Amino acid sequence: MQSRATTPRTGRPRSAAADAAILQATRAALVELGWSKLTLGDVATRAGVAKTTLYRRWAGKNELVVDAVAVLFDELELPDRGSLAADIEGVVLQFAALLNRPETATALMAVVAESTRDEPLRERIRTSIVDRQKRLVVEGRARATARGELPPESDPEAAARTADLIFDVVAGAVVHRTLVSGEPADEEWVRAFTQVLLLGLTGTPPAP
Amino acid sequence: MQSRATTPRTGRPRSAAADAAILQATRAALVELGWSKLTLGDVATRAGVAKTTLYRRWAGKNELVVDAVAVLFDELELPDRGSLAADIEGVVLQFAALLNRPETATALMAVVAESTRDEPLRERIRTSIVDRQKRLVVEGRARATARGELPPESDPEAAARTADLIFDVVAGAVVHRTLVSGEPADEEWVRAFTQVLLLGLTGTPPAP
DNA sequence: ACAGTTACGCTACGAGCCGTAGCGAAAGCT
DNA sequence: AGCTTTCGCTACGGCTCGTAGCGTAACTGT
Repeated sequence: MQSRATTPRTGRPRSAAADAAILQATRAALVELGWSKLTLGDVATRAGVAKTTLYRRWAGKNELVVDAVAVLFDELELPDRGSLAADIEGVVLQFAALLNRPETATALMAVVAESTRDEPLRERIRTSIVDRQKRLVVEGRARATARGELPPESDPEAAARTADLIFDVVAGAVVHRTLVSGEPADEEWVRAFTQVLLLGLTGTPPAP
Repeated sequence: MQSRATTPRTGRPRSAAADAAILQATRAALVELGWSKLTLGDVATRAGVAKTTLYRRWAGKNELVVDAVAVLFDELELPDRGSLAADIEGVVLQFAALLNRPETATALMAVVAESTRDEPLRERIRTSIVDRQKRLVVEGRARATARGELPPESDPEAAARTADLIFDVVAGAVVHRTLVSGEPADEEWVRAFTQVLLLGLTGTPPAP
């Protein structure tokens, strides 16, 4: 974050505990109030911190919430379930569970909405959240290739494009299902979705 | 909207011109200011209408913006391009173009974010925007079935589930591509996406 | 130990927007 | 005519924002 090489080596250092308290308070406020009713003054009070301290570290609500929510996405893992289909189903279910947490969905959609008018914010979202999760796609493909479920990829550029496409399809479909359509991404839906995705990628239906 | 059977038949009727002016002013304000900086007082001024008039018709920012944006989605059409693949590509490109308009993307994401905490608002979004566009999926499948590109659907319940799945995948992927990944859903991407989707649905790659 | 530098807590403030109340005038209907 | 509802306008309390100013706390180098 503040990885400037010009880190001041003198003066009172910033309290790391305050950072953690603020981010945790932000998540708690998101759970109770949601995005629109969340105020920075309230967050400061919850964190036991002065409002001015908050403004010294974050430019505004958007940046703060991005940082507060980003860590939640790092909890996603790619469990080895033995087959590509099972791996996809596992990670999709994890993602659906994450979106069902009350603090993530409202926050994620809100900051994305703001980012359409704020290029630095969009970049922050990408580096803090989106790009970090593409590791799941890359790792899943590598694992499936090692299993022989996918042909080895020769062109690295085409592989990157395909990875981006998969990521948009998976994340987009789950988000749209849970937030826009408003219906749960339960096991039945995940199974049907994985079926379509895998057949679309390989041309052969997944083995049960 | 106000389809109550108890429509008052007496008194001064509400100005339909004011309704149109307000919705148009809302879209203009969304273009210039985006969601977060849009104020109802400003919309009223643009529309040449008193602020109180605005509050008499809409409960707040959320409801107003949903109505203002909903009509834009009705412009989507399913052009008959001769093959299922071409039809899908056409409608996906239309949807991508719609999301690139500055008033739609920010508004849609913002109201969806709010709807996670507001059940009536979610219902309003569904009936005014989402469900209306499922016609495109249903119509496209019917046309493809008539062409013999898809097998006739026997179980209507399964057909509905599949239609919902397709809708979530298509809309979600395009939204995620353009807004979250921040890259354009251009013809190259749409072609690759359609390829995967169609192969996933039919098991056979689309003919060029 | 001491001066220098930075972060912190606290208070206070102007500014802007929200949502509502109250009023008189306008526009329909019977 | 009289009745009913909407409209434009003004004004208001309440809330949040983001910043300024001050004195204090924490840490560093000499």
